[in-house]
Amino acid sequence: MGPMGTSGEQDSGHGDLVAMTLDAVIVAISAGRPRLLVVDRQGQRPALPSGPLDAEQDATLELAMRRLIRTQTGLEVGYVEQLYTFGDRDRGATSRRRRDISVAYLALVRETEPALDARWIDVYELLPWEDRRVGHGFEQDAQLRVSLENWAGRDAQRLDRLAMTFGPPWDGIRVLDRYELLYGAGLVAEGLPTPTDEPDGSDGPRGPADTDGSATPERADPGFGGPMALDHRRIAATALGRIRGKLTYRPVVFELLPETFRLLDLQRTVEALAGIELHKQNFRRLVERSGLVEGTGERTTGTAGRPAELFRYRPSVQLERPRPGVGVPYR
Amino acid sequence: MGPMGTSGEQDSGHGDLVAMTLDAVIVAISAGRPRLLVVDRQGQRPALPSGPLDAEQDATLELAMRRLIRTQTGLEVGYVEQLYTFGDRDRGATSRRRRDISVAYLALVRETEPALDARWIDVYELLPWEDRRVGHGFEQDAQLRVSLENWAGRDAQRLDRLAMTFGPPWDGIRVLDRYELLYGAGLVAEGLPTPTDEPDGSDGPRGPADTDGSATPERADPGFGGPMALDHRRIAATALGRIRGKLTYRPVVFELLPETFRLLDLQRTVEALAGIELHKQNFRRLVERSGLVEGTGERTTGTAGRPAELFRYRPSVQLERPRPGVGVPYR
DNA sequence: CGCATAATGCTCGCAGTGAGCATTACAGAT
DNA sequence: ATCTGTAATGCTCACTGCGAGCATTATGCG
Repeated sequence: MGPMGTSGEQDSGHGDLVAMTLDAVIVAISAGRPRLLVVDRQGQRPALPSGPLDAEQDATLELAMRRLIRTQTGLEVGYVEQLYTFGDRDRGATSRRRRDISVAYLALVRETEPALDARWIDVYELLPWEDRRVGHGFEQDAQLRVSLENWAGRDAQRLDRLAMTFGPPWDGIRVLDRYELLYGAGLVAEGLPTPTDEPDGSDGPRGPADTDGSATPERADPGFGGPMALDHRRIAATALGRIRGKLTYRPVVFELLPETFRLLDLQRTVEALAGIELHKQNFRRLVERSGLVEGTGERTTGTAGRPAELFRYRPSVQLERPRPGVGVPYR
Repeated sequence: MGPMGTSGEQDSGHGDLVAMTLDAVIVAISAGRPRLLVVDRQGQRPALPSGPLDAEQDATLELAMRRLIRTQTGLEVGYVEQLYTFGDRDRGATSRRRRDISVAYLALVRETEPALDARWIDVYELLPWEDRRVGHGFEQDAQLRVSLENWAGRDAQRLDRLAMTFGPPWDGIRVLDRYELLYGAGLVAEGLPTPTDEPDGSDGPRGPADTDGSATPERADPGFGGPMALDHRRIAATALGRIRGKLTYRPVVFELLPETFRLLDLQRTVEALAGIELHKQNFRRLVERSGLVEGTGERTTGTAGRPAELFRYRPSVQLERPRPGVGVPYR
């Protein structure tokens, strides 16, 4: 309402018009694995729910995203967070002079039945190397290592980059770094043009770099995770990294759990996201002392083993401690 | 080169065309204070360097950003990182059906002479309450508290939100939360429409919420920081929060320091960003044992006090430790 | 009733961290 | 030559948090 100061003349020179797409990474946990909601469009690779921004309809990007999710998947999501904006030339591939910018969002939901024409896929089917839990997909790791060492050869820079991203020590957060390395190395197939050399930027999602140019998507070993449409797998990698980071300082896990849960459920959920296994007793100690949860009086029954107490999230923890979250050790 | 899969037909339906702007938050430290590069456009409020995306010219958003910075400020920045994408309806105020989307980037540079028609301003002039160092701007804090308590009244929700954002304990990271609370409370003046009630979203930058509607920008106390054009102060707040967070797990401080420096310089820089003071001996211990730096043999001379050894950043720390950064205690 | 499966309790040992005390080394003023 | 102010450095001590295990308890089932 207030009369705006000089509006819309800040360099209103040309300013190419661009197409804005919203992409949704919707994550849930089921059967101890993180899942991602994808849609299949006539014979194409699985894609994230996405659509154009309707500027007239929605006052904010977040509202537009919620509506998009509702429309395409039937889901009413609670937690939503902006992830990243992707705008490289090689991604949209619409026309020459128009750019396809995508703003990706992350949404967390409780397990639900597959909605509309969407379906859940295992996040670690896309990024198998991210699951370091024994017996979960860690098996082909050796194979991956070989391919990576092959790629690096004696190149000091490559070896350093390899060491930084794939450890040791393993840093669960660096999902995107690892994906981009693999992409640049031509080890993951994607519906995008061949990676080419680029003046290396810095942190954050960006185009592939550091490649000898001989890599082709065809060379990618299908064992290294399933491809998605466009750069959606990159977006998924960004999302997983973000979740893992946020886990440790914000109570986001509870968005994925039912109202009440056993501490073991909480642990399994964290493990699924972090991709590592945790020491049970220490995890309990940590969680119980953190004030993140409070016991309901109830106990489970019918399951194997000694009955467990049911807990619930305790929101007021946010008033007591800065950055309340479940600590995931990096090492 | 590889034949593209089905390109550009993903929902190419309508998809409003939107104007894409790039905004740059360029930060440096000088005289123990974080500074921000702004440009003054004919009698308007100070603004971030910004401009339209030239889709034809630049292959990636990051490259476009670098060029924009070069053009507008003459600076060649090193570290650049995408910050957030702002797209609320009330921000651009260009026309009714076209949306002005802004992708904001954060850049870190070493202290430089003011370039072209840009100038440095003190970040804590924009966000005075963020500087908790004694004798740095913390003085008017009492006044702010009063205004905030006034705003909250007996409203439990408001009191909770106040407690969560302004502590105790103080969480340096929550810069944006605090700004948004103040904005919603009508305590900071801005070149934007009056805050109105909105269905509350969740985390992350978004439109103001939680207001009784009686707030007007006019009510804002000019003592609570200087305004900027459009939503640029919000963007600056986002940037400060991001820097503070990243500080603790990535070696970003060194982007702001000269090649060699005393440990005290490092400490002052961290303190300037974190807005708090640190225990000197413990800080040294922490930094020296972290492997983040290595001593050059040289020592300072000419300054007051005992000569200090000069240190330099040690990049290989990234090969040894996950998330290398300077730990800033929250409390 | 014995076994398998979990939930819970508890203990050690060590590595970080918060707070200080004490000492050393220069530049400048007296 | 001394004294004073300002920093750089060394070192201690108490405490807390966390990694790893050992031990015990409580149910469902065959």
